[in-house]
Amino acid sequence: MSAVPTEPRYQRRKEDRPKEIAEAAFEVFAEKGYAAARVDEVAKRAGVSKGLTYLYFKTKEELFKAVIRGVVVRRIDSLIDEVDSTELTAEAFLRGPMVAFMQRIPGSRISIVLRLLIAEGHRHPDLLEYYYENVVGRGLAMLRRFLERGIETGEFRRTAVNDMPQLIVAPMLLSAIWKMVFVKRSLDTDRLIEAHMDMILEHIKA
Amino acid sequence: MSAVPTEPRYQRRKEDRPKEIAEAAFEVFAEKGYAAARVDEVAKRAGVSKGLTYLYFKTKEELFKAVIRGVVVRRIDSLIDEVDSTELTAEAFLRGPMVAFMQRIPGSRISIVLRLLIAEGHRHPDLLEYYYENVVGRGLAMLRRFLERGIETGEFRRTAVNDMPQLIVAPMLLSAIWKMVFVKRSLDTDRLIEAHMDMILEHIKA
DNA sequence: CACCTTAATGACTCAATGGTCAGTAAAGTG
DNA sequence: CACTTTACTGACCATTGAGTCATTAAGGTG
Repeated sequence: MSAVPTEPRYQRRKEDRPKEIAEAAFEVFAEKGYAAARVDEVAKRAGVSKGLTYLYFKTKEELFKAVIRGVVVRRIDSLIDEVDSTELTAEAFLRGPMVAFMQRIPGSRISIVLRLLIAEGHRHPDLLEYYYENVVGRGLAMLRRFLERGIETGEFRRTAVNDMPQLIVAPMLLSAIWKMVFVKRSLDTDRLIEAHMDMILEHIKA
Repeated sequence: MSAVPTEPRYQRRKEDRPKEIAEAAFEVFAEKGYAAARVDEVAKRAGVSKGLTYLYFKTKEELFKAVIRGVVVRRIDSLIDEVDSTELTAEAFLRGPMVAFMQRIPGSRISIVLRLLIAEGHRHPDLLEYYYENVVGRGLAMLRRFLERGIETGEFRRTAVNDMPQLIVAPMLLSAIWKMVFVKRSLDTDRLIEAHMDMILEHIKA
C-alpha cells in the first residue's frame, strides 16, 4: 500500500497561464459584459484558481483592459500595408481586398470588442482612446489617403466621402451589430456590404 | 412649545410615482448599463425609498424592461403615418422628412435604448423581440413599401436597396453610436446622413 | 374627528463577489 | 537527495446590493 505515484495536482506553466486566463476572460466578457462577468468563472474556464488570476492581473478591470487590447487588430495593419503596396486599380482594390476585409468583420472577435466598447466604453476612456488611435482613426486615415490617391490618378472624383469615409464602413458596422443582436433574423451581410460598395463606387467614380 | 405644524415627511402620489421612478431608472441605466445600475440609486434620484421601487416594479429586471418599453417609439408611428399620407414626391420625402427623422436619432433617447439593447439584449430576448417587432421590423417594412411605391410611379428603379433597406439607415446607426462612444471626436452626423441620402438617391433614381 | 386603507419608509437579510494571503507542492539547482 | 524558489491553491474576509417586511403616517371617508 505505497508508492502509488499520485499525479501532480497542478502544473506550473508560468508562460502560458496569462494567455489562457485572458482567453477565458474574453469568452466570459463576451457573454456577460464587464459588470456581469465573474472572475471566478473566468478562473474556472481557464482551469485555474481565482487566486492565480490575481497573480497575473491586478484587478478585474486590468484583466478587462488587457483582454480588449489583446485583440490587437493586426488585421488593420495588414490591410493598411496592402493598400500602400497594391498593384490593383483603386476600384479593384475596393471591390476585392477591401470588401473582403469588411465582410470578415461581422462575426469576428472585433465585433465583440466593438460591442464591449459600445456598452462599457465610457467608463474606460483610456481603452476608447487606445481603440480609436489604433483602429478607428488609422482606418479612416487610410481610407482618406486611398481616396486621395484615386483622385490623383483620375479614377475618382472628389465627393463628401472624402471628408467622411465613415460612409464606406457604415454597413459593415450595421452588419456586425445586426449579427450579434438579431442572431435569429438572418441578414445576408456579405451581399449588403457588396451592394453598398457598388453604390459607393458608382458615386465616386470620375 | 407645541402646534408647530410639522410638514409631512412624504406625499402619497400613486399616479405619478411609477413614471418618476421609471424616468430615474432610465437615467441610471443609461449611465451604467443594466448590471452596474443600482436600484438604490434609482430610488435616490426619484426621491423615493428603495422599498417603493419594489412596490411598483417586481424586480430590477422588470424595471429595466418597463423602462425600455417605455421609450415607446411613437415617432416611428408618426413617420409611418406620414409616409402613407404624404403629398410629396418620393425623392422629396426622402430628402425632407426622412432625413430629418434620421438626423434626430443620434443624440436622442432611442440611441440610448439602442446601446442598452446592443449591450444587454441577448439576455433579455423578449425585449429584443419587442423592439424588432415594433421598431426595426416595422421601419424596414415601411421603407420597402415606400421604395416599391416609388418604382410603381416610375421615380425609382429596382435595386439591391429594395431587399436591404438597411442600406438606407446604416449611417444613422453609425452616427448614433459614434456620438455615444466617441463623444469628444466630433462628427457632423447631419451632413453624413444627408450626403448618404444623396448617394442613395443617385443610385435608385430611375 | 375617529377610523381605515394603503402609499411609503428604512432597517434588515442573505447571497454573491472582488480581492487577499498563508500555506502547499511543483520544478528546478548544486 | 536536501534545499530553495515561486507558481498555484483554496479558504477566508469585507463589502455590496437585490429583495423583504414590519412599521408608520398620509389622506380619504363617514
